[in-house]
Amino acid sequence: MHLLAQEEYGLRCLLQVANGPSDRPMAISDIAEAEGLSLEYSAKLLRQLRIGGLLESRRGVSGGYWLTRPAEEISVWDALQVLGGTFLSEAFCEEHPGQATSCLRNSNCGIRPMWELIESSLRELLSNVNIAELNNGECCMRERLGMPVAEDSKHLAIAEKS
Amino acid sequence: MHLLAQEEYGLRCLLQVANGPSDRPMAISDIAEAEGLSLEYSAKLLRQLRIGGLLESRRGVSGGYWLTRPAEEISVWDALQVLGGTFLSEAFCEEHPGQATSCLRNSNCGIRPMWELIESSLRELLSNVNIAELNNGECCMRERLGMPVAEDSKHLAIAEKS
DNA sequence: TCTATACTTGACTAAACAGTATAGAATCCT
DNA sequence: AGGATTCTATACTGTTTAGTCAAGTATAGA
Repeated sequence: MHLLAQEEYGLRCLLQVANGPSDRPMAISDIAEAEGLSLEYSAKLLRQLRIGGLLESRRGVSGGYWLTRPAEEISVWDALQVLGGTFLSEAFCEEHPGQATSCLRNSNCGIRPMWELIESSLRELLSNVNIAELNNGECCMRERLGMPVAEDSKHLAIAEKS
Repeated sequence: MHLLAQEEYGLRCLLQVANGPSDRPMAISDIAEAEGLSLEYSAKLLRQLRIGGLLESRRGVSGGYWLTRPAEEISVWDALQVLGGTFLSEAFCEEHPGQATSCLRNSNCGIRPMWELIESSLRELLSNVNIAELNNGECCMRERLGMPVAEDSKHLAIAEKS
């Protein structure tokens, strides 16, 4: 139950495109530089986002990437579906039979409802955050998400220790 | 953002121990058989749960595993901490600097609050479910979690298609 | 058409996860 | 003490993820 690197970095690349110029494509090199990633890795992630239908691209001089629809209409859920697949695959039970031919818990599994609840909670939460909002900065996002804004952030707390 | 196999299977092994006889240890072979897992894999997962402090064990004839505290006092969050680590590591930002020496978003990251919200939502939800409940079966858990009980379960919906 | 630019594709290496195999050590019973 | 039982510890193989590399192709402009 880890956040994948490509979910983090892929989302960051997508945010760069969303935040880029609206009249022309944004080049991979600019995106990579802005996020401190290698050009090659950014290219890989951007390609994945293109294949997933969130971006379009053009090659050649003044080529680059742009969004297929307005940033306000792309949810974080959409992005993570493309970048990391689902938390709980539809075939999860079929994929975890252990050594049996089908999962022995199939008929009465107390765990399954819990995974499903998590999945639906994540969907609920992330479907309602769009990538335009994420570009508005940390304080805006904290406020938007109903989180405490100042000292008690986990990150700041760590920084204070040192 | 996947559920790890060891989180699913490890939790299942833990549930078997919780559901086992209270007057004597439960053998790996019984646990493995009950969940349809290989003895070796079960042993690996149970060992991890022991090292994580949720189980104790004894070797030899009539040896096996037992809980270190009552099942009602072991939350799913506790189990997943041992089995899968955290969703969002405390060092997450430090671990994702890309090619830079430290993450370029460090001072103002719109994404971080969102990951933190997910982490705390998961903790909130999973800390309040204990492993004794999970052994009460699917219908009980659905009711317990405020989920629809019958036809509109994802799993049943899939089954009905075929 | 030639060329520089910038994305595309597939292959490749290293690390983490999934699951298996095996020799070893502790416990109980006789 | 001896031996069967059952957990322990480490190593090993295959698959997925992380990230890099290099050769190729499309585009714009001269």
